[in-house]
Amino acid sequence: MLEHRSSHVKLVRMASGTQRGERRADALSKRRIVEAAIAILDAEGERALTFRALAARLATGSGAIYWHVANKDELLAAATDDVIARVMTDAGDGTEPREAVRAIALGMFDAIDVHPWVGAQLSRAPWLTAMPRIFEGIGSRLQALGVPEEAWFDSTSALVNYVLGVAGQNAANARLHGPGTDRAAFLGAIAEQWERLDAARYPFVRRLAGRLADHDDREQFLAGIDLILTGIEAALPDRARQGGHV
Amino acid sequence: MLEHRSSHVKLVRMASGTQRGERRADALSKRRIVEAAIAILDAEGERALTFRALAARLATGSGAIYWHVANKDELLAAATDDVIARVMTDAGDGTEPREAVRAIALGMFDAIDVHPWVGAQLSRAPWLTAMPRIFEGIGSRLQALGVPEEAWFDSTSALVNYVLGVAGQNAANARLHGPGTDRAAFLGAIAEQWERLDAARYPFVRRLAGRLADHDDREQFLAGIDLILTGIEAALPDRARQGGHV
DNA sequence: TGGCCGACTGGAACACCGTTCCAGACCCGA
DNA sequence: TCGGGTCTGGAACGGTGTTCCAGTCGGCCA
Repeated sequence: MLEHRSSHVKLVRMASGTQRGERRADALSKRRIVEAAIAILDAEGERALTFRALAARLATGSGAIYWHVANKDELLAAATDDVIARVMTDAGDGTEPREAVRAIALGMFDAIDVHPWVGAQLSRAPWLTAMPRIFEGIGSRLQALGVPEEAWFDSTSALVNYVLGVAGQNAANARLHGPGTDRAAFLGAIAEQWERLDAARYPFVRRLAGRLADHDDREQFLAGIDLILTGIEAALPDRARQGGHV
Repeated sequence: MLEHRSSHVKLVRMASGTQRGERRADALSKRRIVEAAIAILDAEGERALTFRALAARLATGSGAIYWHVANKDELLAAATDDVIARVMTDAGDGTEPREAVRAIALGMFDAIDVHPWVGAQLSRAPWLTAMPRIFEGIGSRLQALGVPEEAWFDSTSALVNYVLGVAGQNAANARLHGPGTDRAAFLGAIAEQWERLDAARYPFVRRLAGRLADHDDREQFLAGIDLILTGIEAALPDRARQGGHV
């Protein structure tokens, strides 16, 4: 199922054709297209990524791009996978399991902070390629932490869903205040709005408004990860709970 | 900031004009427009909600709709707020705090299950109106659970981010398999895909594929909520940990 | 009662999007 | 040299959100 026309066709043709080198030095390729797409997304935001803008940057036409890429969804998936793959190989190797989970989560947080569009894409269509990477990265560390097999799926899903939730929120925030303006002013505006809410219906939110304005996103993210990790460790069998290793 | 032109104008005009009743029985209003939008979203999915389809269903033109609604974002926010408000008033009253949190979370899960587009909207632009409702609903129960004030923000955020993460994933799943096909076949296909991954690079994911195929989304969601709740309770001060009340 | 004016309507028009189509350029093996 | 597959670039298509505006309706004032 779900076969993208162009890449499928290309595969068949490659198999029956000749293995050739580059046609020209500046030949179009999926790699170059994805790189250009990431550059546009980072510099001008999600809304700026159109096939016309992409074609202009690559000095070609939109038709040429469609020869290498099935559609915009595949392009976004490839760009996202590119970023996630880098996170998973760079972060979380060698250290103690609990630290490794935190390192991977932080790596994703930082990547989404730099590329907010990744957050949006992850909470829109992550099943294509990025999800197995994330599950493997986090789940294998939980395994090393001593989580029993019956709990693997629920524990990993909980962490992944939390990370994806934060990812989506960061992307939404980045969309509301453009790439230029800073986050502090934006959060201040939201906090002000919260303080003006009806005191009878929103007593809790009003008391929280101050925290919202001056909190550190990164630290709060880590606090959530730690909350879930202690929840996971509380259910650990006795022999694994002490050392962290099985 | 963020003032929507039409509603702003309308307010000004109302203030200086006369308080009048309905012009006709079938007069257009924001309420009727939002209702029609929800009907379209539920029946035919997010992609089917266009101003043209909306105008056709309401037997009017798109311009008339823009008199009552600033733009599509405001329309989606209003529709989402409608659903979330119902969840927050219906669920989680009267019971013990921990149960109340679970009830509210489950209420949101079920609402998103019925209206997948709510999940998409929540992980796209929730700050407009829905977020305070969710924060108040969950946060006030944590307060009742005995969570100290310094931990309110982190604990509530953790739960909310988790819920929003699941919301986004459910919406993404619903988008991949149309309103017609069922979820079991869809998950089976993903699981098959996971089992075919490279054994060297994805050993954990491959062992998880079976679980993915036959798990219950709702139960898994609750398991994640419980994980976070035990994490939160583990940090509770001694006197609150026993009874659940302060 | 007649006219006025603002609230409201409905549909045409605009700019732009993702995608498709296609005529040609290019380069390889025969 | 030639033929055909690989690859290109730009025009064209259908559809979107949004704007624009001529016109309708109904309560108010002279």
